[in-house]
Amino acid sequence: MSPKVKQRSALQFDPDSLAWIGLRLTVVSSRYMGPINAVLEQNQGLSRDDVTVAICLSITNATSAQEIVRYTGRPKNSVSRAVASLEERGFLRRYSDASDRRTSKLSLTAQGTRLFDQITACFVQRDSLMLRPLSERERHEFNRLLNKISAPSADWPKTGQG
Amino acid sequence: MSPKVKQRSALQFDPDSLAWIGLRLTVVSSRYMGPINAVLEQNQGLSRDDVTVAICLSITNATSAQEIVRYTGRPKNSVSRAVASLEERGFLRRYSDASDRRTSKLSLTAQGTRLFDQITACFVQRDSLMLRPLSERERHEFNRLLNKISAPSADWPKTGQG
DNA sequence: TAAATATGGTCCCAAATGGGACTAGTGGGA
DNA sequence: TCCCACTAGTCCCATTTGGGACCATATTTA
Repeated sequence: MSPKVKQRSALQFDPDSLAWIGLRLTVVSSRYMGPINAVLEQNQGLSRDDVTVAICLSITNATSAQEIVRYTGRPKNSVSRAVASLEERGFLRRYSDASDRRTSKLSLTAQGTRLFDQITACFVQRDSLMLRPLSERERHEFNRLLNKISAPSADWPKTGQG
Repeated sequence: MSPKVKQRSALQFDPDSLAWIGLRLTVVSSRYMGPINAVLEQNQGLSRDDVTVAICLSITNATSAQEIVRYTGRPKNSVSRAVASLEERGFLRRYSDASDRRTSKLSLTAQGTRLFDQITACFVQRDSLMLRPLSERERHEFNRLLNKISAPSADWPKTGQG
């Protein structure tokens, strides 16, 4: 009917209500990430997990596939695949760990670091888009509250009612 | 090394920094949604898109598959599949639209509404977990800022640098 | 030190996913 | 009225995904 709907989301409830807050968060998240994944797939041939692994090795202190699994919650075979794919293309190297021969120490190569810089640029651009509607003060408040939510989220139960 | 790491996320930067804010949002979102999808899959045999469609028909004014596509950003074949699967199990009905015979008007059956109530219960439970670390005041502030971010997110560009 | 158990990582394969071709139907000219 | 361009929805099928079996190594127990 309406040629250009202004009220795009048109949710049928009061905007001050906390209802569906998690769902709304998820919608924002997928609108945020979708294009990042698309563009990195397109331009660099990186899968979602390739990106995850590259970031995880750069901004956390993870040094093994297993640690990446724990940090990111991705399945271990997906992480394994991503590590193999990044290695194959020269973005990371595996060093066998003398103290535990089951595992490999992972680290990005110089090329991998450059890749990470490009990944970072995508996120930075997207962050600025996301934060645009907020004042400087609001940005920091949102960040603070997000961190407060985020910190315990690793321990949220993995099951619930259904 | 450490048997039970307390500082789970261990990001290597200042927590007041806005850096990686979108990524952190995404991590929260996936920790939020993961178990919801798992439990609804397990207990009700619902796919991610089945859930999306049931919610969309309940809390937006979407009445056709195409509208669901626009609201949710999911690919149209996935929506089509979910609609078929919900119909097959008696959760929704298709009414042919006399004014446009390409499309069907969709609506949940009574059974579909009961299903939606169960879906809602999952989300409510998960919301309360998510909001637990915030005071009442902070919850409303977070909600307000999230809405401020969320409103323009439908118009975020679908491409970017890479 | 020989089981028994646990853990890191890879592989196999069934299932989910989504791009794009395709069908059916609509609407706007000339 | 007959095109022709466009839209809603479905189908096909190549690719991606992730659970779980599996192998090698570590660690615990007896």
